[in-house]
Amino acid sequence: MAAIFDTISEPIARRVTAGLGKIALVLRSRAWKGAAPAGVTPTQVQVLGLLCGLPDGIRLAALAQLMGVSAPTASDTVSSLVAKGLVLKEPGTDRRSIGLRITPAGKALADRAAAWPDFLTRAVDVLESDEKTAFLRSLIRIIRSLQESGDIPAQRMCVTCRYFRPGAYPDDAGPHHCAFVDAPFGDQHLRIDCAEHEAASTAAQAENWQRFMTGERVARRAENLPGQFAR
Amino acid sequence: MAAIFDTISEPIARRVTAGLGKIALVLRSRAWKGAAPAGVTPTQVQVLGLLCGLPDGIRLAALAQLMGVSAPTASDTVSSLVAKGLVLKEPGTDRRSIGLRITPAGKALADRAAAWPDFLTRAVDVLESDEKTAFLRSLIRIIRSLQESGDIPAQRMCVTCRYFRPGAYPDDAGPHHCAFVDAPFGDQHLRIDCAEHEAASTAAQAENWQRFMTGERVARRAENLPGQFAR
DNA sequence: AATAACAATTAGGAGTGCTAATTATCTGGC
DNA sequence: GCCAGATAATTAGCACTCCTAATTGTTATT
Repeated sequence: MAAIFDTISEPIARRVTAGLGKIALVLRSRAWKGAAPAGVTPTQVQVLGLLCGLPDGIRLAALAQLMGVSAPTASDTVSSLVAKGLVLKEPGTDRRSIGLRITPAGKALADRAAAWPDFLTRAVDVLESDEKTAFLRSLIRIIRSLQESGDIPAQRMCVTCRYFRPGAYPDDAGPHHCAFVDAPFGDQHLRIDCAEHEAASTAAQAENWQRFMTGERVARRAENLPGQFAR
Repeated sequence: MAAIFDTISEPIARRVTAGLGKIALVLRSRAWKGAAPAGVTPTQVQVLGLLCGLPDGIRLAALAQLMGVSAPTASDTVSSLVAKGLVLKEPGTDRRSIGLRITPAGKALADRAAAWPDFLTRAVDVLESDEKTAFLRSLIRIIRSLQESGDIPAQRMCVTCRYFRPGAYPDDAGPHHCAFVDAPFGDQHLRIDCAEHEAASTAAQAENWQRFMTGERVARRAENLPGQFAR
């Protein structure tokens, strides 16, 4: 059965990569159409989006890493945003470093410009509810793998968070627990970029990941679910 | 169950979009590291990749559409590739149009530079076999939806091909049939960019899609499976 | 034959993205 | 205390990306 295609086809992982590449391409080209009317570029919107989620500010080198570009490129982009009054440069902890913060005008523009990827959100929404959950789960596996291999900077995902308690309940629809908001949740609620994320220790991450992947349930509820005040 | 997260979470489709955006980002930044050693840019590699799959050549406007950029941008990129001897400009059907073709040197470089997204292929490969198949299927649904809404140019996917015969066999592992190579195949072999693709009529696409999505099987094998010589 | 539509390019400008070099600052050893 | 070395950010210089608007030549329409 299907023996011929096993030999003539490219590996499935490579075809998936190609598909992700197609989506990456359209995201890039759509980004221009979404950003240009606001008088900015896709890269600039990206920076504003990152800074929105970082109320404490960030130094330039760290921003460059999050953007996936070199420090000079990040410096240029930030300079033009400062010139447009969308970003503020503050003195950093160090006298040689700077703290970057978004201005109210920048925040307003970021909120307005955040709608452009809606075309992709609508396309994702054609998937069945269960299929979306499975897709999100697979996506998280892929991103975590990229993070482990060092191809992507640390993401603020549930699965690497110190507040994540996988398999804390017998309930199949909501087996996990978030100790920050102290509430149960399911795979369909897993986050990829949570503002409240705090990285767990490497050992805890590995243990949680193992539990998450196998779907193992942990009975010891009370002692295992310290909320946000039980640090 | 999980009631709180239903209200405080962003919709799952939006989180999926964000995840796809993360991958798009790393693909873009890795593209530089993969292309630069070969003396080209990511955009140029992309053009070479597209031309590799188009042995009959292509006109500039069509290339621009596939690239998702404006015609002048495509013209610039092509010019620099011509200057590097990687692409050839030939007279087109029209005296105002041109035919673009890849040179042997361009083909060699494209083959060498095609390995850079391997880091993502490895990450995708951490998924279980079944999970990969499901992920590919979902990806295809998303891409097809983008295609229907006009957000992405026509892709050369099985599900829109005139040789595609979904559900032609009772075999769960290989229910489909490709009438071009005249062989059965399964979801795990679905292609997103097949060189042999020929678009089916809109009506046939809709019918095939319906059959593909519902998993319906079609018994009438002989009359339903004209091979590549039975046009 | 005049006009409109089309394919590609050119002009001009802001921005992206790199490496290498520079300036200012911090850190560690002696 | 002071100097070598590491760091944070910027500058310089270059090639390329990406846009809109205008241009040139060709084809289609009327």
